[in-house]
Amino acid sequence: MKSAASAAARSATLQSIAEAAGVHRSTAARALDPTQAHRISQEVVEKVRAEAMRQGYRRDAIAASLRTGRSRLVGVVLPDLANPVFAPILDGVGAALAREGYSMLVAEGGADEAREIAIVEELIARRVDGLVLATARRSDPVLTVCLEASVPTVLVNRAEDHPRAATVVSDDICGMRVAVEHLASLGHRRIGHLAGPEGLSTGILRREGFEQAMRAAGLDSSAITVAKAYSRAEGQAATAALLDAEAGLTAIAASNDLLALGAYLELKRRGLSCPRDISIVGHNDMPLIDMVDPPLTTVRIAHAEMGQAAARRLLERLADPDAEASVTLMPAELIVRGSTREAY
Amino acid sequence: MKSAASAAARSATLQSIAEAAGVHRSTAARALDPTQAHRISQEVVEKVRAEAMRQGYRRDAIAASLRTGRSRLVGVVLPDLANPVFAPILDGVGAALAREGYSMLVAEGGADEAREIAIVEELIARRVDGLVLATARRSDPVLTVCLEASVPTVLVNRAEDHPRAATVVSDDICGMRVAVEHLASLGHRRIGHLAGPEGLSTGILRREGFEQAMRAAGLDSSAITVAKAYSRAEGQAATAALLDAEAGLTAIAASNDLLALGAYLELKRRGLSCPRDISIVGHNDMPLIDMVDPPLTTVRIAHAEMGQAAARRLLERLADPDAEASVTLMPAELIVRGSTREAY
DNA sequence: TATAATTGTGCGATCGATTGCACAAAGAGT
DNA sequence: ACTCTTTGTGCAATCGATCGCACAATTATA
Repeated sequence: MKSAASAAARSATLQSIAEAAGVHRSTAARALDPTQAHRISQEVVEKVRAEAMRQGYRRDAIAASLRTGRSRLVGVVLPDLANPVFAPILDGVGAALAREGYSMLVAEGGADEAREIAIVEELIARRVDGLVLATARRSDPVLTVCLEASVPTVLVNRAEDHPRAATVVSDDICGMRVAVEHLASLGHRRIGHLAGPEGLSTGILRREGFEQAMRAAGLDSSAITVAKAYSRAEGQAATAALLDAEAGLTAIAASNDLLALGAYLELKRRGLSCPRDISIVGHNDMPLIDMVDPPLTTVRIAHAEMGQAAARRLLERLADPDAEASVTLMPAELIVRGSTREAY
Repeated sequence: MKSAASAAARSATLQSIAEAAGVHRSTAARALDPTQAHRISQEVVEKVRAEAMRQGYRRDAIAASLRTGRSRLVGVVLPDLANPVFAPILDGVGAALAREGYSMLVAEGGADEAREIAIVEELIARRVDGLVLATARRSDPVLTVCLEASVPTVLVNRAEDHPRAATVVSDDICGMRVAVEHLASLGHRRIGHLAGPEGLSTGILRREGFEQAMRAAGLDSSAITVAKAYSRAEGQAATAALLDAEAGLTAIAASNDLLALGAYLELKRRGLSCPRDISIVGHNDMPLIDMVDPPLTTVRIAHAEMGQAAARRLLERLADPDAEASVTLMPAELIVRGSTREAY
């Protein structure tokens, strides 16, 4: 009677359990709910549980959500899964949420703002309890949509200029400062900066960190080119522009590891060597970056922990809707490898 | 009246739209459904749409799911987000699903089989319309759970020995054969193999491809060690074992790029050089692997396309529940870089 | 002009779990 | 013996959208 068994499994409902156990469905519901079971006699609880087991009952989360108004679903919007920093973030978010019985609805935004809004609308229509956005621009209309729909939202990895929501980011200014101090301590005086996109907090803040640290070291901080996106190709283009504009650079501080890799490519193209001719420091410490040639000195960001922190922040908001929207800074740590050496 | 507007937005329901427009809620529903709107007079349709707009109405997907029995949700289970091959797969799945209005519920399985079953049970309880599993073992109890619950399921990247579900994988045997032929054509005669875990189809099939190609080339195919997992550390350990057991190897064909990187580490540790002393070929062509030192010759698998194909296969199943469970092989392509050279 | 087909809308049941309220039975306190 | 709790269950409304069915009004056909 296999088909009968599986047919039963497909349609096993609280009602069918209750009938089989000879109780009302509300009683069955309470017997199966660990937080309510104590209100029901031991005897009935066991009968119901046994029957549920026998019929292969699985609570219908959809029906429960409709009734309770909470879906235990969190939407996560990423800019770009191809960028290796987002996988660990997603991982961290998922791990922290899973511990509390929440599941992740994952969507990729892409560059298009309108599309991101459509995605968020879709997630809201699916009645997510909260949102994690890794896509924030410095002033983001997408967040406005979330706020107006009063969906608890946490930004991760990228922040707005003026925080309107809870935010978990790395300490970008400090991270870049440490990178520059490292170069300065190796004797570099003419240091260039590959800045990230101006529309992103990471681009602006790391640039800010660069300028602060250069000034503090008494160095000229004007050798900057801005990359249009965090990619190798843009990094290579920006490096070419930087080297053309500024003669005599001995080091480059990149806003991002991919930009640093683009710099590698451009140096190779010009027959220059890293670190012999030019030292390079990246940012993010993304997976495998320790295996490139030369191994990249970079600023490590604990992406998985950042994701976890973001998820926890969101869970706090869900537990206490009045919790205020604080900005959490994750520490950034310099990892010295082979792409930096003393200035000649 | 901003708060009033947002309060209205929060509670805007078909009922409230219908009342404001002076029609029955079923009429409002039809007016808002593009496939039904033609049954309603133009005049009413516009009145309802305007009112929906004004109140910021968003259809409640939860309620719709409960009624229709379809959630337009697909569960995706990955073994390990930290492994860079899975991000592109996820990306591909998401892109193909989004085009059809489906969303992804993403969960990470980890090594633990019991945990994976729990995850799948959770996804089923959330009434996903289908599942994509990237975690398949060669005979997987997790799939049994899916099948018994009669949830349409597609395996991706990893297959079972005897297919019980639609499957989309790369042509592992052929891919490894091409890799070995490349080495043989460079004059290598003593070639070792770093095999992947025996519990995974990729491990077994690529090993099979290795043995086939070696035999076809008239070479001894016995120099094989098996890695316990696809990781650098296991790759290094396996390489050490391989080199200890087999003297005189001039090339290694690894079942996976991470294993190949482990081999890099072990060679370095022993003061050997790749490709001067030993040529190495990997498998997957994962992101950044072209930037390592030396750039890894490897077998490219179009992971994003594989993900898309898997999603399409699933969508077919959802459209036609009787569609049969075929196995789709994605082509694998050799990418020659700097880690292989002619045997001395 | 009577009948048939078509069009536009309303009614109400339904999906399955949750939960406030009611109430009976059993036990506790005086 | 009599009220006061406590304990265990049942009842029925509810969440919001969907859809088969019914029916009135309009238009087409004979």
